[in-house]
Amino acid sequence: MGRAPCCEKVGMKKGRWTAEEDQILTDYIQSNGEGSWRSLPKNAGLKRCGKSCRLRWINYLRSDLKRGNITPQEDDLIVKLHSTFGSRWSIIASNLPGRTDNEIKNYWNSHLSRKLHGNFRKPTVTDVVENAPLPPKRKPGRTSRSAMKPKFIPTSKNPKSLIKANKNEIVLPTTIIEINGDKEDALMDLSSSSVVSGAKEPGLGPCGYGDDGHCNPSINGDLCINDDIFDACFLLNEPDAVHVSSFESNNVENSEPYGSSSASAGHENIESMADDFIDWDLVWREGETLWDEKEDLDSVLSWLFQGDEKESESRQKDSNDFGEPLDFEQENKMAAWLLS
DNA sequence: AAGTATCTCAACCGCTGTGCG
DNA sequence: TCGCACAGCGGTTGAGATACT
Repeated sequence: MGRAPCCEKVGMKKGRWTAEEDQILTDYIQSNGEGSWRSLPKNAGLKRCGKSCRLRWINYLRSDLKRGNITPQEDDLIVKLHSTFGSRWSIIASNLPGRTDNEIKNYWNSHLSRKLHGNFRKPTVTDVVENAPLPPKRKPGRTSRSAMKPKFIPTSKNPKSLIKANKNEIVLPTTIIEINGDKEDALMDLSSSSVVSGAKEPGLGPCGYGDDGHCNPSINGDLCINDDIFDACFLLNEPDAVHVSSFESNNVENSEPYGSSSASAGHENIESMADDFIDWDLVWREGETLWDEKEDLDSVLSWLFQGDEKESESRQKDSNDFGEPLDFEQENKMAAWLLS
Protein backbone atom coordinates (compact mmCIF):
# COMPACT_ATOMS: atom_id res chain seq x y z
CA MET A 1 0.00 0.00 0.00
CA GLY A 2 1.45 3.31 -0.99
CA ARG A 3 1.73 6.15 1.38
CA ALA A 4 -1.18 8.53 1.55
CA PRO A 5 -0.54 11.96 0.04
CA CYS A 6 0.12 14.78 2.46
CA CYS A 7 -3.26 16.20 1.64
CA GLU A 8 -6.24 15.49 -0.50
CA LYS A 9 -5.23 16.79 -3.91
CA VAL A 10 -8.72 16.88 -5.36
CA GLY A 11 -10.27 20.30 -4.97
CA MET A 12 -7.08 21.85 -3.65
CA LYS A 13 -6.05 25.17 -5.09
CA LYS A 14 -2.51 25.61 -6.37
CA GLY A 15 -0.45 28.50 -7.58
CA ARG A 16 -0.13 32.01 -6.27
CA TRP A 17 -1.83 32.99 -3.08
CA THR A 18 -4.39 35.77 -3.15
CA ALA A 19 -4.51 38.58 -0.61
CA GLU A 20 -7.73 37.09 0.72
CA GLU A 21 -6.12 33.72 1.33
CA ASP A 22 -3.19 35.41 3.02
CA GLN A 23 -5.54 37.23 5.34
CA ILE A 24 -7.43 34.06 6.24
CA LEU A 25 -4.21 32.21 6.98
CA THR A 26 -2.75 35.08 8.98
CA ASP A 27 -5.91 35.51 11.03
CA TYR A 28 -6.12 31.81 11.75
CA ILE A 29 -2.50 31.48 12.88
CA GLN A 30 -2.71 34.61 15.01
CA SER A 31 -5.73 33.13 16.74
CA ASN A 32 -4.63 29.53 16.98
CA GLY A 33 -0.88 29.56 16.65
CA GLU A 34 1.38 27.61 14.30
CA GLY A 35 1.31 23.87 13.92
CA SER A 36 -1.15 21.18 12.88
CA TRP A 37 -0.62 22.18 9.31
CA ARG A 38 -2.56 19.23 7.98
CA SER A 39 -5.76 20.21 9.71
CA LEU A 40 -5.21 23.95 9.36
CA PRO A 41 -6.67 24.41 5.85
CA LYS A 42 -9.88 22.66 6.81
CA ASN A 43 -10.22 24.53 10.08
CA ALA A 44 -9.36 27.87 8.50
CA GLY A 45 -11.54 27.32 5.47
CA LEU A 46 -8.73 27.35 2.95
CA LYS A 47 -8.65 25.19 -0.14
CA ARG A 48 -4.93 24.67 0.20
CA CYS A 49 -2.64 21.83 1.14
CA GLY A 50 -1.30 22.08 4.69
CA LYS A 51 2.19 22.03 3.33
CA SER A 52 1.40 24.98 1.13
CA CYS A 53 -0.02 26.88 4.11
CA ARG A 54 3.10 26.21 6.12
CA LEU A 55 5.36 27.39 3.31
CA ARG A 56 3.31 30.51 2.72
CA TRP A 57 3.43 31.40 6.40
CA ILE A 58 7.11 30.69 6.89
CA ASN A 59 8.34 32.30 3.71
CA TYR A 60 6.02 35.21 3.34
CA LEU A 61 3.49 36.00 6.02
CA ARG A 62 5.47 35.75 9.25
CA SER A 63 5.76 39.13 10.92
CA ASP A 64 9.45 38.78 11.73
CA LEU A 65 10.51 38.54 8.12
CA LYS A 66 12.79 41.19 6.76
CA ARG A 67 11.64 42.67 3.51
CA GLY A 68 13.77 44.27 0.87
CA ASN A 69 16.99 43.52 -0.93
CA ILE A 70 19.82 41.52 0.50
CA THR A 71 22.40 43.93 1.89
CA PRO A 72 26.09 43.74 0.95
CA GLN A 73 26.80 42.50 4.48
CA GLU A 74 24.25 39.75 4.13
CA ASP A 75 25.57 38.96 0.68
CA ASP A 76 29.05 38.57 2.07
CA LEU A 77 27.86 36.39 4.91
CA ILE A 78 25.89 34.15 2.58
CA VAL A 79 28.99 33.58 0.46
CA LYS A 80 31.06 32.73 3.49
CA LEU A 81 28.46 30.47 5.00
CA HIS A 82 27.89 28.71 1.72
CA SER A 83 31.58 28.04 1.39
CA THR A 84 31.47 26.30 4.74
CA PHE A 85 28.07 24.70 4.87
CA GLY A 86 27.25 24.26 1.21
CA SER A 87 23.57 24.07 0.34
CA ARG A 88 22.44 23.85 3.94
CA TRP A 89 20.08 26.72 3.43
CA SER A 90 18.29 26.36 6.74
CA ILE A 91 21.57 26.69 8.63
CA ILE A 92 22.59 29.67 6.55
CA ALA A 93 19.19 31.29 6.99
CA SER A 94 19.32 30.82 10.74
CA ASN A 95 22.20 33.31 10.79
CA LEU A 96 20.47 35.93 8.73
CA PRO A 97 17.64 37.23 10.90
CA GLY A 98 14.46 37.79 8.99
CA ARG A 99 15.60 35.85 5.95
CA THR A 100 14.21 32.49 4.96
CA ASP A 101 16.03 29.51 3.55
CA ASN A 102 13.98 29.80 0.39
CA GLU A 103 14.90 33.43 -0.05
CA ILE A 104 18.58 32.74 0.42
CA LYS A 105 18.46 29.75 -1.84
CA ASN A 106 16.84 31.85 -4.56
CA TYR A 107 19.30 34.64 -4.02
CA TRP A 108 22.19 32.27 -4.29
CA ASN A 109 20.90 30.65 -7.44
CA SER A 110 20.02 33.88 -9.17
CA HIS A 111 22.73 36.24 -7.95
CA LEU A 112 25.67 34.78 -6.17
CA SER A 113 26.32 31.60 -8.08
CA ARG A 114 26.44 33.60 -11.28
CA LYS A 115 28.51 36.33 -9.74
CA LEU A 116 30.99 33.83 -8.41
CA HIS A 117 31.25 32.12 -11.75
CA GLY A 118 32.16 35.35 -13.53
CA ASN A 119 35.68 36.24 -14.65
CA PHE A 120 36.01 39.48 -12.76
CA ARG A 121 36.13 38.15 -9.24
CA LYS A 122 38.97 37.26 -6.98
CA PRO A 123 39.43 33.57 -6.25
CA THR A 124 37.20 32.47 -3.39
CA VAL A 125 36.68 29.42 -1.29
CA THR A 126 34.15 28.41 -3.88
CA ASP A 127 36.98 27.91 -6.34
CA VAL A 128 38.53 25.44 -4.01
CA VAL A 129 35.23 23.71 -3.55
CA GLU A 130 34.63 23.42 -7.25
CA ASN A 131 38.04 21.94 -7.88
CA ALA A 132 37.77 19.49 -5.07
CA PRO A 133 35.98 16.15 -5.16
CA LEU A 134 32.37 16.62 -4.25
CA PRO A 135 31.60 16.23 -0.58
CA PRO A 136 29.00 13.67 0.33
CA LYS A 137 25.70 15.35 -0.28
CA ARG A 138 23.42 15.85 2.59
CA LYS A 139 20.52 13.49 2.40
CA PRO A 140 17.27 15.34 1.79
CA GLY A 141 14.69 15.36 4.49
CA ARG A 142 14.16 16.51 7.99
CA THR A 143 17.45 16.52 9.81
CA SER A 144 17.58 19.84 11.59
CA ARG A 145 19.43 19.90 14.88
CA SER A 146 16.34 20.77 16.82
CA ALA A 147 14.57 17.84 15.27
CA MET A 148 17.44 15.47 15.94
CA LYS A 149 16.92 14.88 19.62
CA PRO A 150 19.38 12.28 20.79
CA LYS A 151 17.67 9.05 21.51
CA PHE A 152 20.41 6.45 21.68
CA ILE A 153 24.14 6.60 22.08
CA PRO A 154 26.95 4.08 21.62
CA THR A 155 28.59 2.55 24.63
CA SER A 156 32.30 2.85 25.18
CA LYS A 157 32.93 -0.85 24.91
CA ASN A 158 31.05 -1.31 21.70
CA PRO A 159 30.16 1.68 19.54
CA LYS A 160 27.56 -0.36 17.72
CA SER A 161 25.76 -1.07 20.94
CA LEU A 162 23.32 1.67 21.76
CA ILE A 163 21.90 2.78 25.05
CA LYS A 164 19.27 5.37 25.66
CA ALA A 165 20.53 8.86 26.46
CA ASN A 166 19.12 11.00 29.21
CA LYS A 167 17.60 14.24 28.10
CA ASN A 168 20.12 16.59 29.64
CA GLU A 169 23.28 14.69 28.87
CA ILE A 170 25.85 15.77 26.36
CA VAL A 171 26.35 12.94 23.96
CA LEU A 172 29.14 13.29 21.48
CA PRO A 173 30.98 10.53 19.69
CA THR A 174 34.67 11.04 19.25
CA THR A 175 36.46 11.46 16.00
CA ILE A 176 40.08 12.20 15.36
CA ILE A 177 41.19 13.70 12.13
CA GLU A 178 44.71 13.77 10.92
CA ILE A 179 45.88 16.58 8.71
CA ASN A 180 48.94 16.17 6.51
CA GLY A 181 50.03 13.30 8.69
CA ASP A 182 50.45 15.50 11.72
CA LYS A 183 47.93 14.25 14.19
CA GLU A 184 49.22 16.23 17.09
CA ASP A 185 48.87 19.57 15.34
CA ALA A 186 45.46 18.69 14.06
CA LEU A 187 44.32 17.64 17.47
CA MET A 188 45.66 20.77 19.02
CA ASP A 189 44.17 22.99 16.36
CA LEU A 190 40.80 21.39 16.52
CA SER A 191 40.48 20.54 20.15
CA SER A 192 41.50 23.99 21.24
CA SER A 193 38.73 25.50 19.21
CA SER A 194 35.35 26.24 20.59
CA VAL A 195 34.13 25.97 17.05
CA VAL A 196 34.90 22.34 16.84
CA SER A 197 34.52 21.35 20.38
CA GLY A 198 31.67 23.64 21.29
CA ALA A 199 33.52 24.18 24.54
CA LYS A 200 31.23 26.88 25.80
CA GLU A 201 29.65 24.44 28.19
CA PRO A 202 31.32 22.32 30.81
CA GLY A 203 31.64 18.85 29.48
CA LEU A 204 31.93 19.90 25.91
CA GLY A 205 35.22 19.95 24.18
CA PRO A 206 37.98 17.40 24.11
CA CYS A 207 36.28 14.38 25.47
CA GLY A 208 35.87 10.66 25.58
CA TYR A 209 33.35 8.20 26.79
CA GLY A 210 33.01 7.00 30.29
CA ASP A 211 31.89 3.49 31.04
CA ASP A 212 28.36 4.75 30.85
CA GLY A 213 28.98 5.79 27.28
CA HIS A 214 28.51 9.45 27.99
CA CYS A 215 30.84 12.28 27.23
CA ASN A 216 33.54 12.58 29.85
CA PRO A 217 36.26 15.12 29.22
CA SER A 218 38.45 13.74 31.93
CA ILE A 219 39.02 10.40 30.26
CA ASN A 220 41.25 11.46 27.44
CA GLY A 221 42.14 14.31 25.17
CA ASP A 222 40.34 13.25 22.05
CA LEU A 223 38.07 15.74 20.48
CA CYS A 224 34.50 16.08 19.54
CA ILE A 225 34.14 17.49 16.10
CA ASN A 226 31.23 19.36 14.72
CA ASP A 227 29.86 17.53 11.71
CA ASP A 228 29.55 20.73 9.76
CA ILE A 229 33.17 21.57 10.34
CA PHE A 230 33.97 18.06 9.31
CA ASP A 231 31.90 18.57 6.21
CA ALA A 232 34.06 21.60 5.57
CA CYS A 233 37.10 19.35 5.66
CA PHE A 234 35.69 17.60 2.63
CA LEU A 235 35.87 20.88 0.80
CA LEU A 236 39.61 21.08 0.90
CA ASN A 237 41.47 20.89 -2.33
CA GLU A 238 43.73 18.32 -0.77
CA PRO A 239 41.31 15.71 0.46
CA ASP A 240 44.06 13.13 0.70
CA ALA A 241 45.60 15.22 3.44
CA VAL A 242 42.72 14.55 5.77
CA HIS A 243 42.29 11.16 7.34
CA VAL A 244 39.96 9.86 9.93
CA SER A 245 41.68 7.70 12.42
CA SER A 246 38.93 6.58 14.63
CA PHE A 247 35.47 7.00 15.87
CA GLU A 248 35.86 5.47 19.27
CA SER A 249 38.58 7.10 21.26
CA ASN A 250 39.37 4.13 23.45
CA ASN A 251 40.92 2.23 20.59
CA VAL A 252 42.23 4.78 18.18
CA GLU A 253 44.23 2.62 15.88
CA ASN A 254 41.96 -0.35 15.48
CA SER A 255 38.44 0.93 15.39
CA GLU A 256 36.55 1.90 12.30
CA PRO A 257 35.15 5.29 11.36
CA TYR A 258 31.63 5.90 12.45
CA GLY A 259 29.25 4.97 9.69
CA SER A 260 31.85 3.25 7.57
CA SER A 261 30.68 -0.05 6.19
CA SER A 262 34.14 -1.49 6.01
CA ALA A 263 36.27 -2.20 9.00
CA SER A 264 39.50 -0.31 8.78
CA ALA A 265 42.53 -0.68 10.92
CA GLY A 266 44.16 2.67 11.30
CA HIS A 267 43.46 5.34 8.74
CA GLU A 268 40.56 5.65 6.41
CA ASN A 269 40.91 7.73 3.30
CA ILE A 270 38.44 10.58 3.14
CA GLU A 271 37.35 9.78 -0.39
CA SER A 272 36.41 6.20 0.41
CA MET A 273 34.48 7.54 3.35
CA ALA A 274 32.66 9.85 1.01
CA ASP A 275 31.71 6.84 -1.08
CA ASP A 276 30.17 5.19 1.93
CA PHE A 277 28.51 8.42 2.92
CA ILE A 278 28.54 9.33 6.52
CA ASP A 279 25.72 11.41 7.82
CA TRP A 280 27.59 13.73 10.15
CA ASP A 281 24.33 15.13 11.34
CA LEU A 282 23.84 11.80 12.99
CA VAL A 283 27.40 11.58 14.20
CA TRP A 284 26.86 14.77 16.11
CA ARG A 285 24.31 14.11 18.82
CA GLU A 286 23.66 16.71 21.40
CA GLY A 287 21.89 16.87 24.69
CA GLU A 288 18.60 18.67 24.69
CA THR A 289 18.93 21.11 27.52
CA LEU A 290 22.61 21.90 27.78
CA TRP A 291 23.19 22.43 24.15
CA ASP A 292 22.03 25.55 22.43
CA GLU A 293 22.34 25.13 18.72
CA LYS A 294 21.96 28.77 17.88
CA GLU A 295 24.41 29.87 20.50
CA ASP A 296 26.93 27.34 19.34
CA LEU A 297 26.54 28.27 15.74
CA ASP A 298 26.98 31.89 16.65
CA SER A 299 30.21 30.88 18.29
CA VAL A 300 31.27 29.07 15.15
CA LEU A 301 30.56 32.05 13.02
CA SER A 302 32.17 34.59 15.23
CA TRP A 303 35.26 32.47 15.29
CA LEU A 304 35.31 31.76 11.61
CA PHE A 305 34.41 35.10 10.21
CA GLN A 306 34.63 37.91 12.66
CA GLY A 307 37.08 36.97 15.31
CA ASP A 308 35.15 37.43 18.51
CA GLU A 309 37.76 39.17 20.60
CA LYS A 310 35.85 38.87 23.82
CA GLU A 311 35.43 35.18 23.44
CA SER A 312 38.98 34.82 22.30
CA GLU A 313 40.16 36.57 25.42
CA SER A 314 38.10 34.35 27.63
CA ARG A 315 39.41 31.30 25.90
CA GLN A 316 42.97 32.53 26.22
CA LYS A 317 42.52 31.78 29.87
CA ASP A 318 41.39 28.26 29.12
CA SER A 319 43.58 25.25 29.10
CA ASN A 320 43.36 21.87 27.57
CA ASP A 321 42.80 18.60 29.39
CA PHE A 322 46.45 18.39 30.30
CA GLY A 323 46.51 21.77 31.95
CA GLU A 324 48.40 23.35 29.11
CA PRO A 325 47.33 26.72 27.72
CA LEU A 326 45.53 26.48 24.44
CA ASP A 327 47.43 27.53 21.37
CA PHE A 328 45.42 30.21 19.64
CA GLU A 329 48.00 30.84 16.99
CA GLN A 330 47.34 27.35 15.76
CA GLU A 331 43.64 27.92 16.03
CA ASN A 332 43.98 30.94 13.79
CA LYS A 333 45.99 28.86 11.39
CA MET A 334 43.12 26.41 11.33
CA ALA A 335 40.68 29.18 10.51
CA ALA A 336 42.89 30.42 7.71
CA TRP A 337 43.23 26.88 6.46
CA LEU A 338 39.48 26.39 6.32
CA LEU A 339 38.88 29.67 4.58
CA SER A 340 41.86 29.87 2.27
C1' DA B 1 6.17 48.15 -31.05
C1' DA B 2 6.60 43.31 -31.14
C1' DG B 3 8.85 39.13 -30.42
C1' DT B 4 12.22 36.55 -27.90
C1' DA B 5 15.46 35.52 -24.30
C1' DT B 6 16.69 35.75 -19.71
C1' DC B 7 15.96 36.47 -14.92
C1' DT B 8 13.54 36.27 -10.49
C1' DC B 9 11.29 34.16 -6.87
C1' DA B 10 6.97 32.10 -5.00
C1' DA B 11 5.37 27.77 -4.86
C1' DC B 12 5.54 22.95 -5.54
C1' DC B 13 7.62 18.27 -5.24
C1' DG B 14 9.78 14.32 -3.42
C1' DC B 15 12.20 12.57 0.11
C1' DT B 16 13.45 11.49 4.90
C1' DG B 17 13.62 11.63 10.13
C1' DT B 18 10.73 11.93 14.18
C1' DG B 19 6.97 10.91 17.10
C1' DC B 20 3.38 8.19 18.42
C1' DG B 21 -0.19 4.70 18.63
C1' DT C 1 8.73 -3.45 16.44
C1' DC C 2 6.09 -1.63 12.88
C1' DG C 3 3.60 1.54 10.18
C1' DC C 4 1.54 5.84 9.56
C1' DA C 5 1.07 10.93 9.86
C1' DC C 6 3.47 14.84 10.22
C1' DA C 7 7.07 18.31 9.75
C1' DG C 8 10.85 20.12 7.47
C1' DC C 9 14.49 20.05 4.16
C1' DG C 10 16.83 20.86 -0.54
C1' DG C 11 15.89 20.71 -5.41
C1' DT C 12 13.05 22.07 -9.16
C1' DT C 13 9.44 24.36 -11.74
C1' DG C 14 7.04 27.88 -14.09
C1' DA C 15 4.52 32.36 -14.28
C1' DG C 16 5.40 37.00 -14.42
C1' DA C 17 8.79 40.69 -14.96
C1' DT C 18 12.48 42.64 -17.30
C1' DA C 19 16.06 43.12 -20.82
C1' DC C 20 17.46 42.69 -25.31
C1' DT C 21 17.12 42.56 -30.44
